[in-house]
Amino acid sequence: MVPREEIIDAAARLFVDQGVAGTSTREIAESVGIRQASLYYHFACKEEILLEVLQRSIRPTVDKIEKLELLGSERDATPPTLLYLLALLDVRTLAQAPHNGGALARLPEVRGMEGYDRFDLTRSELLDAYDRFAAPVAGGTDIGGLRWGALLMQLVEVVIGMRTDGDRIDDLCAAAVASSCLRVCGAGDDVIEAASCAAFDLIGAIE
Amino acid sequence: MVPREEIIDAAARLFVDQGVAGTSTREIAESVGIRQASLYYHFACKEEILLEVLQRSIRPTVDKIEKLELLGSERDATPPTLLYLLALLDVRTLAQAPHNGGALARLPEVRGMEGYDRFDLTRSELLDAYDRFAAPVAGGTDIGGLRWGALLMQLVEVVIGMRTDGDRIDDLCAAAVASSCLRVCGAGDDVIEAASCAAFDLIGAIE
DNA sequence: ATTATCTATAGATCTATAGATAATGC
DNA sequence: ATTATCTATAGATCTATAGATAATGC
Repeated sequence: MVPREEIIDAAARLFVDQGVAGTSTREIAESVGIRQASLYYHFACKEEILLEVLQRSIRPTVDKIEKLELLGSERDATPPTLLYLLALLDVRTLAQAPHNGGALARLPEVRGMEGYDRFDLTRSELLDAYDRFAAPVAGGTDIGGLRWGALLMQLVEVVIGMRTDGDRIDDLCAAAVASSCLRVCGAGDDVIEAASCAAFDLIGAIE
Repeated sequence: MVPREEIIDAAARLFVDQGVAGTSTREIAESVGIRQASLYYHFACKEEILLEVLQRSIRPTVDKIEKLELLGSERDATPPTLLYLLALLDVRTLAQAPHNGGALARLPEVRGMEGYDRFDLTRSELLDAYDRFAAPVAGGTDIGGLRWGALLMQLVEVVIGMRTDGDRIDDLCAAAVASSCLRVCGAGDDVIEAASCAAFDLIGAIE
């Protein structure tokens, strides 16, 4: 692995275990096997390392949104199927993010950070996609000022907690979370079942 | 307000805004109007302040669990009604926790902390209650190794994110979240409607 | 007497920079 | 020549303790 990636990987592990402010640049460096000052050849500052860790927990999902839209317009995937797929891909991304880096996205210290805007923009893209895909499934059902996207992202992020607890995220679990997303939008068992089948048929076209 | 409470309140605000490690004891003290060293008359260490902040985001809910169980055994509240009530009370607790202190419960730096066990025990009580109340609503439906309690707590914690975004949590929103809890367990519109009505009838007996 | 605060500071960090040195590739 | 590392350190913290002083209540 290229040094830059090794640093990001080690930082992810330490940040998630000990917190960002609780992890010194010295720890990151020595975990990689270089000196503390050598980090600054690869990154301008500590926060820049954190931003890279964060990106890895949502970028892969966001990069697949366009392909999902195409499945809707060109291959007649139904709204429930699209939402199911989005949730499924998101669960997988979070499950595969290095050292559960998704756990860092909501940290207070992260939000105040310079350069957070860029990450927040990526996150908003994902939020908007959840909103768009959920709208036709939920119909006009109102949830008291709450956005469907926010509710669904929150739901999917249950896998972050599972990883924190040491649980493995297998396909059965991912499917259960995706189904829960449809169910909370008001989809019935038949719709969920159909969406699930269609999703697993189509998923090969995306990854 | 007694100094101890003032300190906890100021600390909550700062911790949530800047992170725990990103907040110095000096900031907390001066925000209260005393000197940094004077904090140590009220608390043995910084982490002890944090523990108090954390407790305020779940203790009020946990303290009401027993009364909820009684509603089930003595006033024939149905399982969906009990789950609805638990979610509703939990939303309110999180909505009222000083300065959105609930946002701190999942921080990495918090979990490694000495004395975290005590907080985690309280949290487990809540998790178990969600599990118990959800079980009869969900029937035997499996969610791939995931615990119903974990899924529902995650869902309810959407209000933490809302507060972070500056949204107000009114009763309509609380009801929507509680309804979503039932819906994700598989309850139909009729069951949810009945539970909601019963819950708002009974809630006076708890608070 | 007890409770609550203060000043002063020990001791231990931590980040980022400056400038030197080694390794690599043309 | 360029890329990647190193040593050394400036400068700025931060937590917790020691011991003095002020405020409060009997």
